[in-house]
Amino acid sequence: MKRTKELPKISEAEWEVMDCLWSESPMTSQQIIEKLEFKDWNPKTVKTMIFRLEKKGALSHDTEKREYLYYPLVKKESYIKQEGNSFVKKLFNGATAPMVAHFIKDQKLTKEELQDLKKLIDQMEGSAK
Amino acid sequence: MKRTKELPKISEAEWEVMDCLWSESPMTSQQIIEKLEFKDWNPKTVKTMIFRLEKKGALSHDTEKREYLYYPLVKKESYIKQEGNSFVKKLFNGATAPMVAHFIKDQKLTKEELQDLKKLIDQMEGSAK
DNA sequence: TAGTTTTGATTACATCTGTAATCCTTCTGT
DNA sequence: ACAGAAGGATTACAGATGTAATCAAAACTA
Repeated sequence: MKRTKELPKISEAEWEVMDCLWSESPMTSQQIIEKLEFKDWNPKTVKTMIFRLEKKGALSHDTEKREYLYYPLVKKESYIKQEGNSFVKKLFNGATAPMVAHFIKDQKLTKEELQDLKKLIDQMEGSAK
Repeated sequence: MKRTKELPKISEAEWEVMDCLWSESPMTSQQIIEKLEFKDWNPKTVKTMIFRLEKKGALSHDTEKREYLYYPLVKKESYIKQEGNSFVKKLFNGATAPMVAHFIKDQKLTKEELQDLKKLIDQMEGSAK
């Protein structure tokens, strides 16, 4: 059964660390730091994020060597669901259709993407109310 | 020219106040407080939000009577654009198509909405690359 | 082996947020 | 005219967040 075990709150900065681990794990703190080089963060800052994330149960580690190997305990999927919902709720009063329309009108999709979306919609129409 | 004048950062709680004013303005603080009754906030709390929002330039007021008449200085549209972008960036690496697909697959759209979206896509295909 | 470096653990501190309380003026009712 | 209410301005305070610095223990190095 789809248990919605309270997801730990992840701040923006913490998110960057999680995103690293979601794209590849396990990783050492050093690897995470390198992967986040583009953020121009002090390594200590990244360590703090790791520490807080572990404390709130978003990630954990294996202790084989002195260097820990970190890995995520929560799935990115869950956050996409959660944040997607609150996004629609906040900006479109919970109405998904206008929200989707907004992005379609945003001129950022190519002809091909638009066609693929149409195909997807066709498929969905079967199971829709 | 579409000047993107730095939008003031609006917190979640402050957003509720702005959302009131976006749906109807001008309003007195009293009216805002009543409209936010469902939030169960102390009136003082709402006043603080108004104060902070005014300080950061998100709203202003007319001083006809002792009671001020508040109105927004920034448009909700701007925030929809801004938050929409950061949402896509954060959760879908900036790729709009997968994001739209996610919501279409979310089973929350009715047959009619799906059809309308298809029509919209047809229209957009003309100007798309 | 003693000093230095590295890694994780803990502590620090300013700002932002949520959530009010307090202060200072005007109205308002008596 | 005066006491209390109502409205805005300012202040308060704890927890979250960004951004590190410091501390302690293990590992490496001269």
